[in-house]
Amino acid sequence: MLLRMSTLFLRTLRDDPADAEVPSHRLLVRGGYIRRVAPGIYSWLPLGIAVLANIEKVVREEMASIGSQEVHFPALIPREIFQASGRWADYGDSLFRLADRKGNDYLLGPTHEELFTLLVKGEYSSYKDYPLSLYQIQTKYRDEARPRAGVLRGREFIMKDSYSFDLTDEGLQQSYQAHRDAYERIFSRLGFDYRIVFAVSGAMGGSASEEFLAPTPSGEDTFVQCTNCDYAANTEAVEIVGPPAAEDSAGSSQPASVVLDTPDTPTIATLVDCLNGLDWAAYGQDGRQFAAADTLKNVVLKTRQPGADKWELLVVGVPGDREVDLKRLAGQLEPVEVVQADEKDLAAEPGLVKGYIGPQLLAELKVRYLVDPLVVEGSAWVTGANEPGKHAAFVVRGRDFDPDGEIGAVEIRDGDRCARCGSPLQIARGIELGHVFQLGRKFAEAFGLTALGPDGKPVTITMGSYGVGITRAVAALAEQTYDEAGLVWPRAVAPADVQVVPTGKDVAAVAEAERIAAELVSLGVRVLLDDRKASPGVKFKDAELLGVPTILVVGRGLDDGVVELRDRKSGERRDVPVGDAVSAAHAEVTGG
RNA sequence: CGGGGUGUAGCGCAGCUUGGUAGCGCACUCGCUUUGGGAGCGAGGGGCCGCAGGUUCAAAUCCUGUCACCCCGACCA
Repeated sequence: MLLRMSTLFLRTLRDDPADAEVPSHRLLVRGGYIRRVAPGIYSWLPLGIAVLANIEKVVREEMASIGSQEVHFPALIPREIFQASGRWADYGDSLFRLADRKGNDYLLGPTHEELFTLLVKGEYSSYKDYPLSLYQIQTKYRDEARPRAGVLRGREFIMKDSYSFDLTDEGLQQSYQAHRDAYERIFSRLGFDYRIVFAVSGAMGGSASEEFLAPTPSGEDTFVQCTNCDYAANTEAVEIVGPPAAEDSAGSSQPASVVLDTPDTPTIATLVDCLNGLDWAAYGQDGRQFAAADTLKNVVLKTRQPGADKWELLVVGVPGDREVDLKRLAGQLEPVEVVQADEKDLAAEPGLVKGYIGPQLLAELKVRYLVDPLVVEGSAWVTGANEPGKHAAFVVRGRDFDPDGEIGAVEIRDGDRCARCGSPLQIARGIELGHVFQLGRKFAEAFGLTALGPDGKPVTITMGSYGVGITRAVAALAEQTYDEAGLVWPRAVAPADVQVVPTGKDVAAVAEAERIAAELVSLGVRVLLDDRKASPGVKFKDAELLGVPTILVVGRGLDDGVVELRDRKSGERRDVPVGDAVSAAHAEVTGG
């Protein structure tokens, strides 16, 4: 393959686009890979298409290697299909909806579980047909509340999604493992630095669920890794351990709880200041100093059962130096919805005094109360006294209040302790490249996907669901590999193997570059030839911006019978005799 | 949904305070020179100044409304 820059549909930009913040967005636009059309919607230009095609090729090969077969569904889907699964309503504003000329409702598919399931249901009916794995590479549409970072979170994006269909749980395990292995090969081949982390299983329920994350500061997902063992998890799914339970779990060594006047202390910071101004001698704790971590903060939320109209209040108790992580809570409460309660909700329950809520009364008020595991049995706290301007001290869990249960609610911090081995966890950001999870039978049950077993009885199929963000992978790779000068593609995805750059006005250089390019092409090397009439500076800058892994400069060295071979990633340059140029470049490409 | 910001040529920006022929850099076209780190000189093409209404002899500029887009936050009790 020979691409000539003189005719390539490409215009590089000298300035960063004003709306681009993250490096991948900036560089993909500057390098002429993508152009913005609307928020979260991008056009792909020839170089971008080349990168996409390379990624898809790797994905197809690895899907084939586990026996998954490619299909292709429409993006335009009639409403009835999504209504059957309940997602016409559940998806809410994230769904692109439209109507045809007759007024029938359609949607642009945000994902294709329904169509996969229905297709299989329509074709297969015997246990002899299974197991089965199907996949597609398809454009998805999600009307994101806030698209960002170019192609990292778009409203239109390409995704490889696949599903496994098995008769048994063991079969699902095997299908899941096969996909997981295939994903490891895919991301390794593409040149990613990635981590596999535990994840929440998402809207469809199900059990085992793991994400493939590319660690990078621009990532939208936060995950933790244990500094000691191999535990890693998305913060939405992470489990941490609290301090060991107090030996005195009845709290008998603590002073009896006492209500204090703490005027104008609606926030934790003002409360701590106030506490430290009080005299604690009377309680046998002379000179006692308090910190935010000694207070118990009670956050009012509300939950709603799926399909229900009514919201119910839920109060969650966490140490005062911690924030509540709503996403993490939502992951555990799934499919129950959870959101923060507003002023109106609080007003509806007069027992809850904003800013001074304590757990002592909650049982009486019949408000459900859960605490984070950091609030251990027997621990003593300063918390609200359920009266304006008053707090209570020495409030002991197990003595003065009993929560209805525990739930991991706090925002995870660097240094929190691993639930497996107790070692400190490290926190980092990453981009979700892929997700594998065991869907189970919920979906098949909803659509009646069964197979007739050998005994003549129907068996409900169990499914696995697996996704790879193709367009996102382009941006994620750019994020992980770029440098000051521009993009630096790993070989497997680069739009070309070698960029041949003739410089100078000497026609001999151009002729020599043409010859070398032609010979490389004949060896199967993909060559980008900069045959433009531009100055050397322009050509060098563009070559570095575009990120082709090997750059071959044919110019002034020709007088001495050499050309210059540059490695884009390391910046290493070396002269090679003209006669060896082709073999040297070829060796770079093949890794020889 | 809340907060902040921006809409002027394909891209990046100035002009707006104090109304008076719409500008600069890059990119693009032509000519000459130049060719190892985003060349120089000269001559050009390209604009609904987001949209609508108002004030005015006159609006990119002032007023009102509206739309779009970008960034941050979707929690601090």
